[in-house]
Amino acid sequence: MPQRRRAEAPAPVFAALGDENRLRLLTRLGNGEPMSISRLTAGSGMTRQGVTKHLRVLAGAGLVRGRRRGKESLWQLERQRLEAARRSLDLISRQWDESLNKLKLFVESDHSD
Amino acid sequence: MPQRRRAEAPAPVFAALGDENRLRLLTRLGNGEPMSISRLTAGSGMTRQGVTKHLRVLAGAGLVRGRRRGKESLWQLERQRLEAARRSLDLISRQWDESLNKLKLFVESDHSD
DNA sequence: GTTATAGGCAACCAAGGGGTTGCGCATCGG
DNA sequence: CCGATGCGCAACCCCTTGGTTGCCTATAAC
Repeated sequence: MPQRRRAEAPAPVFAALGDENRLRLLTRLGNGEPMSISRLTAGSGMTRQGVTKHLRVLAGAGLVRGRRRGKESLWQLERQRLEAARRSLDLISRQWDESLNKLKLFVESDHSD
Repeated sequence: MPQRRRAEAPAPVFAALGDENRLRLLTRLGNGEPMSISRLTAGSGMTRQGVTKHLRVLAGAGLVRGRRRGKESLWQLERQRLEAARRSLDLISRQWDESLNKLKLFVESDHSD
């Protein structure tokens, strides 16, 4: 069950992205088709339980969602959270760019005064 | 793609971003002005050593760079790595969008046929 | 039915991470 | 010179995490 959490904090999302295996899972899910756990496990180099754990972490960060269909559980990407993370990065780097520009302008125009 | 040591791997960068305190440090450094450790420590709610550790983690991910000036060490943001992280996220979400679009087109065009 | 497949739960383990304290060293300011 | 300030290093602590194995349940297939 996707519990609703304070979704705005970007740090947990980044933390969830901060693992090679989880990134691989995301890219494998990136083709849009929901995949079962055992299918994700195949060729992943880890145990089914390992994959399950990683999927839960990703789900906890809201990056992924799983549902049960029959005897298998299908997982797919969750769009919004990924874009939210992107916006967070944009925020930082844009803020930083603006400050740099201000600083540059200041230096160039006011330095001789 | 030639896997260049650890520099290009996005996971460590995300891992470095996956901590509230580190994100705060980044945003505080985001005004462009290099800051000393003790200045960063003030109002951060943690010890100087805590700040130092976090700065080292950020530096390890290439997000930040520090140099020594006199008795203090000044730290500032590192632009490129931040944008590299942004590009990584773009990559995932774009790949995903494309797949979704393909799927959508397929569904919409072939559904009635 | 029986068997095979897909997962969940719990325990366990080694390793790393966040955070602290104590101490020592350089540098700045009087 | 002496004291205060700014840091680094190392040790330590506790909690989380990545990953495993073992066992049990539920669904599917025959």
